[in-house]
Amino acid sequence: MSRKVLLIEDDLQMQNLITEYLREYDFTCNAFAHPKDAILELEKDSSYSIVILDLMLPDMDGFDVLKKIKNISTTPIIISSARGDIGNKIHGFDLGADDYLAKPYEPRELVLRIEHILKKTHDSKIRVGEFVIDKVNREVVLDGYTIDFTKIEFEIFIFLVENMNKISSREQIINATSLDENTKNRTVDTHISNIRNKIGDDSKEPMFIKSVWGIGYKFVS
Amino acid sequence: MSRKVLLIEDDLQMQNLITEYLREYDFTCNAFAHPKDAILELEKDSSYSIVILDLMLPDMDGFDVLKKIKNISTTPIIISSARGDIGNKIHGFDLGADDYLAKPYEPRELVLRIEHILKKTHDSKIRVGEFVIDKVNREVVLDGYTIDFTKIEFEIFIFLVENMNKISSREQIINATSLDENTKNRTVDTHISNIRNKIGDDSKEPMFIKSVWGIGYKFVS
DNA sequence: AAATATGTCAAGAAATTGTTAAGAGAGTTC
DNA sequence: GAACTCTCTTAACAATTTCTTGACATATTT
Repeated sequence: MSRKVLLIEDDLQMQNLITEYLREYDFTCNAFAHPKDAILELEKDSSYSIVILDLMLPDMDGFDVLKKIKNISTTPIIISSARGDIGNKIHGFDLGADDYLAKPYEPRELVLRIEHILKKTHDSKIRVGEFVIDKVNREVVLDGYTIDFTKIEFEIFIFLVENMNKISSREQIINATSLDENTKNRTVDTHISNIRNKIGDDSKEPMFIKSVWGIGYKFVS
Repeated sequence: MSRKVLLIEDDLQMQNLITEYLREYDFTCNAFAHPKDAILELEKDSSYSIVILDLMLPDMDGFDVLKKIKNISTTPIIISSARGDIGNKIHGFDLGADDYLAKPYEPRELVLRIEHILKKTHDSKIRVGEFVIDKVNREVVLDGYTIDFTKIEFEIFIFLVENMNKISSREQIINATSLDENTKNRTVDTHISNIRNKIGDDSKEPMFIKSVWGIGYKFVS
């Protein structure tokens, strides 16, 4: 699942704080002070997994922004706002936000709510080359066909994909997956062989998983 | 619909504050400092529309209280907790709460979240594939026949449906339902087997609840 | 060519799941 | 309160799937 956050927040200090924090939790965060810019960005790049929208904004009224965003994308939205404002007019999530947070809030809470929404959200698919990978649902699709990986095959495949173009040693693969640490290195080869079979990769002329002689394997883009 | 709130909160000042505030918004609020008393009350009076549970509690561990409440009633639950605690173990709402709030929070925010949950709970009947599910009345209808689920079977079924196409581990299922936390994983399998029988799902070729080997189960649309 | 590394197969080991049935516990009925 | 019913839990067994390994073939390096 991609973990891209679009942050709309005019307080630059806050922007940095949140961006940094989200980065620790493996999110890529692009921040915008002006909603207009954010909306442009969202139109260009539809791969964001979530939008965090601060309601105290200069350019437009916050609710208009919310509506606008909902108009151009289906990305889930979390609203944040100054604590005092809440009493005023927020009709909760009725306007289409998926959740909201009153400032000041703990960054940790933001992460929790993001994770919660992402979990609920269906779209956790990413494209890698010719593959469509849904890490959450453990599904890999190639040319329209779902590949029936076993647990460990899936884990190895994901590990290689996540380290695309980098060489992974057999030891690294064993450690990174739920393979027992005592597992023989050669077992990895067997798994690789099976994976190659399932994705239609010819070991003599592999297009996806290449062997690096004496070192390990790598998934090439 | 009645607007009765059961508040479990040991800080008496907080109790009063919230009770008063909720009264302004037309809620009747009964507050208890000790979860045991609250549970007794909930057993006596099943007309509460929502439970607010503060996790910092003297008598029992908060999560046990949560489980207990889920065991004796179907009332939605909002968890509140000290801000610092959030980072610790709350995995958001996976534990079966419908929402949560970090202290200190604005009473107005509490009201918003209550209203939001009440609205969601209100329109009860939903269609999922060939099923018609009435969460409020705990009824599942398939092809015109009402399926006679037991309490836990129903909870597991609902949980899987609400996480449609996503894999749920046995642990998650145990946590999200009123199953005791010490329940063995294999017990879940037995329940799944029984559920499959009742909905006419063949475990070898399941149309609804698929097993994900080594991971868990998922309801497929 | 010798030494080392990788590809693959198939057998057996190990782990996971499906299912049944027995027992515990709670609640009901008589 | 005894008998009964219902639900939940668990162990046990069977069926199934997956994982591991050694063996042998093939490939690469020196």
